[in-house]
Amino acid sequence: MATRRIGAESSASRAKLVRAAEQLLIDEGYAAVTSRKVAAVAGLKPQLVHYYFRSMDDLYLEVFRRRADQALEHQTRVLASETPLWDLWRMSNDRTWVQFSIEFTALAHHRKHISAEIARYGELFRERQMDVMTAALERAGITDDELPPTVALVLMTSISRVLGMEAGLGMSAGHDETVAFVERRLAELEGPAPTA
Amino acid sequence: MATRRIGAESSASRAKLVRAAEQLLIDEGYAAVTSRKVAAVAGLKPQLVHYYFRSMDDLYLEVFRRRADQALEHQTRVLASETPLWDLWRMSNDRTWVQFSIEFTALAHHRKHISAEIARYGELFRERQMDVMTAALERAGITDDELPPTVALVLMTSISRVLGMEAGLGMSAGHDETVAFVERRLAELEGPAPTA
DNA sequence: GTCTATACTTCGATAGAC
DNA sequence: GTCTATCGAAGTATAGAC
Repeated sequence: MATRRIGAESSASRAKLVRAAEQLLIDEGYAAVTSRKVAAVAGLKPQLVHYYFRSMDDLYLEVFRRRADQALEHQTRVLASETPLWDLWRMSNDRTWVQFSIEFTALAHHRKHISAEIARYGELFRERQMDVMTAALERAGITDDELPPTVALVLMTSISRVLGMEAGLGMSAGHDETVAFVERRLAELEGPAPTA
Repeated sequence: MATRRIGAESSASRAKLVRAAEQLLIDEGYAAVTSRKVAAVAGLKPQLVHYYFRSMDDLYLEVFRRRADQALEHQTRVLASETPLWDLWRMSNDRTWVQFSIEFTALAHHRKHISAEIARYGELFRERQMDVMTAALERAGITDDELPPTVALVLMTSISRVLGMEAGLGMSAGHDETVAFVERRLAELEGPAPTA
């Protein structure tokens, strides 16, 4: 035991594998992220997956962290913009990101290590959004009693998540109306939608 | 080809397999629903899965339809109650049902046959809820311009779905506040929460 | 540090025995 | 109508060659 060697984090092959895994996850779902398929997409041998990652779960975690860190960075820029709520709304409606969230939620649901990491990032995302939402509601004269900032955030992210899920299944009933509803509220809070 | 025989729908073994598959799906996620594991839980041989179902996807579909039909029946009763919105809210917060939805959403995401069936049922559920929500909002004097019934439904189901997903991951930030927020609105529409 | 030969397990599926 | 013997493909993982 404990003699197995793991490849260097700086390896180019390793990076290829992570990118291939991410692509497979988004295109075909987490069940398709197997060592053989990942290797095929990356143009490498399947055994390399197990050389660079102790287990498939380790690979999943790496894929998740990579995307989540990128998203966190993106969110930081977004929150500093002139219209943070509009940009946040648009960011959370990004199809790839929604897809990614769905897959990882399902994947994580029965794997403690992964769910812990997702929860950690999730709380982090929400925490950083709080200041912006609090400020926006305050500016608009909306009291904590009417609509607490936390609730507003949960609402906004819930809607984009579920609309994304349903759209992925081919459902659309009520979607346009809901988007219009949310965007009317955003306009009240932050003015008209920015064109950028 | 086309010579393969499939077992009778009335078979007791078949029913056992469907129940076993459902249990596995909820307890361990869809990736755990393999012919061997299903058979093990049912106390039968793995080959029987393929005797009673043409493919694993067929088994998944059967599991889905069974639950969805039950839920549809349950919803019919709920919608006829004194406090349909409260009961609907409670129904959509049922842990097992949320779990079930998550698994099937992820499973379906890359399988056309399954997603089509889920979408069909999903629209059916929402369609039947519409009358009740429309009546409730009307009675409360809420105009279509303020909050269209479709939007109210999408909101309600989105919230319960996402809270369930997050709770499953171990997230809880903002949950209590959001539940309180929703239930305050329900109280305005339908009076205090029924004790049943 | 990088990759391959190889082992062993589990998978979905079918043809044929009862 | 019910079930079993068996297959070939695909899955994760490890030990050892370069």
